[in-house]
Order: sequence, then C-alpha cells, then structure tokens
Amino acid sequence: MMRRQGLALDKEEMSERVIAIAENLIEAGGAENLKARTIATEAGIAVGSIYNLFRDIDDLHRAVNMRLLDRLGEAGAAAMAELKKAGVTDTRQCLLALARAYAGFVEAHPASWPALLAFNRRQPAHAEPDAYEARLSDLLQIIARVLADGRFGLDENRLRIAARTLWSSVHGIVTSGYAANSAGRQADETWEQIELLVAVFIKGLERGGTLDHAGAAPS
Amino acid sequence: MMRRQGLALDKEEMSERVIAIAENLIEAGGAENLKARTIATEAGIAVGSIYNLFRDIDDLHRAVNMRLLDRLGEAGAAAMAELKKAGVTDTRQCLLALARAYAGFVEAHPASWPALLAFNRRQPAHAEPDAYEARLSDLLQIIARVLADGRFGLDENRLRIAARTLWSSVHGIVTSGYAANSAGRQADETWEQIELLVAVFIKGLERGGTLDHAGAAPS
DNA sequence: ATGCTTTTTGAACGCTGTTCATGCAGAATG
DNA sequence: CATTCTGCATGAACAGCGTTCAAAAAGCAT
Repeated sequence: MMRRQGLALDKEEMSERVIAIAENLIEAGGAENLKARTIATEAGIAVGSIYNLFRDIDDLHRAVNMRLLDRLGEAGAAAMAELKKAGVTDTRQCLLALARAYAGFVEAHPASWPALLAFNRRQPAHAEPDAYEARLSDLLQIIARVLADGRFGLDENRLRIAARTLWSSVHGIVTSGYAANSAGRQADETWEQIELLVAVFIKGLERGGTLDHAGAAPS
Repeated sequence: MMRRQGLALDKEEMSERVIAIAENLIEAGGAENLKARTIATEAGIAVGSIYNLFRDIDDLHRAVNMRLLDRLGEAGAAAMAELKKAGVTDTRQCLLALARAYAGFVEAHPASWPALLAFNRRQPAHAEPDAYEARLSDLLQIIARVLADGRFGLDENRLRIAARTLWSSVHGIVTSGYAANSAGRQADETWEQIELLVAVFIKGLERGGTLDHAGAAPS
C-alpha cells in the first residue's frame, strides 16, 4: 500500500479538519446548521467524500460531541489541578470551582453544548452510549472524590449518588439559567443558585450523618 | 360575514385537531417526526392549509409545547391539591410530591418533553418566551409557597432563588436520569437522587438560617 | 343568478441528506 | 515502461423535506 507521502491530507487529518469545520458550523448556528454541502465546500472536498469519513451527518455530530466532552473533562481536571496547586482543600470551594468550570464551559460553547444535549436525547437509547457515559463517569469521579474528602461519612454507594445528584443539579441550574435569558438577569442568578445549592448541600450532608431516605419509592 | 353553521370543523377546532395530531407525531418519533405532509394526511386537509392555521411548523410545535406546559402546571397543582386534601403540610413531603409530579410527567411524555426542551434552546432568544416563562413562573410560585410554609426565615428574594434552584435541580436530575437509561437502573436511581436532594436541601436550610453566600461572584 | 371575499388546494420551488456509477491517481505486477 | 488493479474522490441524481402561491372552490351578500 504505502500511504501518505505527498502533500495532500491524510484520511485522519481530513477527518479532524471536517470535525473542526463541523464544530464551527454548529457553534455558529446550532445543529441544524450542519449541512453536508457547506462542510464539503469549506473543506474543499466533494459532498460524497464526507461519507467516506463518516457514516452520516449524525456520526459527524457525534464526533464533535465526543471532542466537546473531552474538553469538558479537561476543564474539570484543570480546575481541580489549579485548586491543588493553590493548596485549597475546602469542600465548598472545590465544588464551587467545579461548578464554575462547568458553567464557564457552557458559556464558552453557547450553541455546541445545547446541540449535544439535544442530540443525546433522540438516541434510540441503544447504539453505543458507552463512550459518552465513560467520559461523564470521569467527571462524576472527580466530584465523588471531593465529597469523599469532605468526610461526611458516606458509603461508596451514597457517595456515587450524591455526586450524581450534585452534578445533575448543577447541570439543571446552568442549562435552565442559560435557556431563560429572557430578561437581563442570567449569569448572576445562575451563580446565586449554584452557591445556594452547594452551601445547602454541604450543610445538609454535615448534619444528620447518613441521611437515610425514609420515603418509599414512587408507585 | 357569519361563520360556522355547517358541519365542517371551525378554524379553531381544526387547529386543536392539528395540535393533537402533532403531539401524537412528536410523541411517536420526536420533533423530527413532525412532517407537514403527514399532518395534512392525518388531518384530512391539504399541506397548504396547515399554513393557514400556523405560521410554520415551528409555530405548531410551539402550540404543542404550550399545551404540554399547561398540563404540567395542572399536574403540579393537582399534586398540591391532593396533599391539601390529605392534610399533609410537611415541607419534605410536599417537595417530594411536586418532584414526583414532575418526574411522572416526564415519564408520561418521553418524547414530547425532550422535544420541548430541545425546541426551547434554539430560539433566537427574543421572540416571545413570555408565555413560556409565565407558565413556568406558576410552578415556581407553588414551590416558593411550600418553602415559605417551611419557615426557614428566607426573605422574598432568597425564597424565589431557592425555589428556582430546587426546580432546576430536580429538572436536571430527571432529565439526565432519563437520558442515561443505558443500563437497567434508571427511575430508581433518579428517585434516590431526588430524595437526597430534597432531604439535603431542607436540612441545609434549617441549619445556618439565612445562608449568606460568602463566596465572591465568578470572574 | 351574480359578484365579491375568503379559504382550500396541490403542483412547484428550493433546499436537504444520501447514494452510486463513473473517473482517476497511485501501487503492484509483468 | 506498459499495464493491470484497487480504492478513494467525485458530483449528478434521487427521495424527501418545509414552504409558497396561482388557481380553484366555497361561502356570503345582494
């Protein structure tokens, strides 16, 4: 065979290029702005060539999303590293830093992130959400570690659930806050909510110890 | 003029009919299943007639969403009424009932509700989200009242924020939980998270009184 | 019956994602 | 060097989409 020695782009290079273009398109006008012909034109290739790199446009969108998730994970890890370097171990400050990392990430990708969320909903549920779930699991691990360091006396299972609860809550606050940018207040109130959530969460965990759930499961 | 005396459907009746059809289509296959020609066929009218009732398909989807929000509001109000009839005043039980109402609503509309969420993201932000915001405000009022009855010593502003925080958090838990139905566990873990959230929230509010937020605003 | 107004209609337009016969450049073979 | 052979690039073509609009139909007043 012997591939690649000229100056044209390798197949993988071209894939990266197309993914980058796709991300820009989505960021510019949402997922519905991801058109095959636009990609082809901007990448300098034919429409059909896209389908040699990706099965279909959804597959390309998936690739963009994976890249987004990677960057989100990096943002979370970076936030933790910064805290460690500054010698901060306070649970509250750690959680707030992680939340800020997430909020900042969403603000930095005002169209791509909603597109990912919308994309991830209309999945036939099967497929291979493994890669997605795996990347998200890393983030939950970070949160769980912070909670573990807080010494609230949570067993492994409740640690996992608490981390997930915290993550989902912050996620809900950030996304609803972003969606409800009708009036002037948006980021401010979002951050107030996050501060309240974290404060209340810590105080709630400190008190009462194990927090056994007395309520019965829903019908 | 003199309208409507024959046996054909009134313009408004036909709108209702089309909205019902649209809702079924969305529920069956997501927002992307809402095709003009399918609607026309099922409603027994021509494609063009749809555009006499609605400006475009998005407008129709908006109408479906408004109806959904109305029903969600009714579900919340019904949950509260049921609690009142049973003489329950416990804050925890009230919040759990409201959360269960929301979770049940989402489960009852596994495709329409995600479609609403996705729809509400790619708005040019302007338009008239007033109607949307108004309906959501009612729900927040209900939560705020429950929190007020809890006597946590919150002023009006922090009451509003706490209600919004709680709502957004439950929303985040329910939607992420629904999206992450990869393995077997889904509703169970979702409910565990809600219970943890509510418990922690109440305990956190009980303690520390005003919960002054010491952290500075984000950069 | 006539005229006027309003609504309904469906063919047509432009756009979309996707396919696939064709062409062609580069490696392998003689 | 000539010649297969192979695999990717190509873009016209296809089916389907939302949307429009001239024309037909229907409704109402006279």
